[in-house]
Amino acid sequence: MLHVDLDQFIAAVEVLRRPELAGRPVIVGGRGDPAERAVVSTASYEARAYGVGSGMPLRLAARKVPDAVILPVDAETYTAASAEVMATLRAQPGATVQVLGWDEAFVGVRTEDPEAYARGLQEAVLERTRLHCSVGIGDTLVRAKVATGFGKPGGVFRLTAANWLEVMGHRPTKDLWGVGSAVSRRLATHGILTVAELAAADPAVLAGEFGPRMGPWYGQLGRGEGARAVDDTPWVARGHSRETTFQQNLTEPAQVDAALAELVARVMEDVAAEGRPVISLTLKVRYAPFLTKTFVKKIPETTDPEVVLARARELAGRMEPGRSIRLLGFRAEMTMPDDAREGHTPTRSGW
DNA sequence: TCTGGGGTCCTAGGACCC
DNA sequence: TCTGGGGTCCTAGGACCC
Repeated sequence: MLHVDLDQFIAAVEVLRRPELAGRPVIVGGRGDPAERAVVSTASYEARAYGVGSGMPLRLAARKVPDAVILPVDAETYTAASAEVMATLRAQPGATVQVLGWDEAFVGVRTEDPEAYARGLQEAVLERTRLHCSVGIGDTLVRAKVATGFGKPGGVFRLTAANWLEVMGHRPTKDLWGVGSAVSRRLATHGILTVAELAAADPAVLAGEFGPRMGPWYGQLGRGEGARAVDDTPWVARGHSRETTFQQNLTEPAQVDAALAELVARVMEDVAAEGRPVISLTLKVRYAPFLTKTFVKKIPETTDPEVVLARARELAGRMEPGRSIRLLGFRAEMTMPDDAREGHTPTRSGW
């Protein structure tokens, strides 16, 4: 199978409608104001050369790149561009497409010459959307996904059982898709630093450290194993959420209640569009400076926003009074169709 | 350098029941 | 009087991804 990843997608879309930005360091994030609390969504390769990357505070990024062009996030435009790209992928002969986000997808296909297929796909995407992409080829989803990183920018790379350890074995476990800094740290306490060491690790040790599901899963990851089939069944959302980081921390109870009501209303718009009842609520609060608490409550099935708001206010009653609040988040979980819950291994959307 | 927003899934521990 | 073991449900928190 193939994994397709658009190169610097958001920055590239912005440059397409502002050609004069080509070759300049472009940073997209928040409302485009580096004085605000926000982070970088995407930086162009020119900006990355200064050490700017996704997730970095916008303020810091602006300081690193004095002559950067800083733009606000325009989700509608990216969604439209993404839809064009995905339509192009689906139009490829024999392609099964599993979308992973705005700018990436798995493409399942049977072909004698995957590299040629990948090149054809890149040309089709470029012709229809003027966007460049990199393609990974693999005999598992994990290997295809990891392979893409070696193809960037604009290239094609193949990772299979034959060259997995040769290419990945000496690299740190954090380079794996699904191993972050916390897990790599815990692995290190068992002397597991590299992908090869993880691949050969004692399953009992992994299960003891990470539990009966995640333990074996990390071992598989080290070997590049896992699902081999691209699944194009439409995604069913488990829930919807909204959160806001306030430019000034909230201190007044009335402010907090108004912010909560606003979040609930926005979430319930999304829920109404799904047409399934709500069964569980989560309230997330970040007290200044950075202490995050979550409060969860199962509720009787309802589609009524008024009922949900009343329940949300009950949850808000659990917050500590008198603390200033930096962030408020609200999530509603919905009932799932019976057939959509089955068969879930620790393979979130597409692993 | 002071850390967004929208998602998913797993694990641990306590409550409760038999 | 003190105490077992298993099962399920719920809540809180952690981790990861784009």
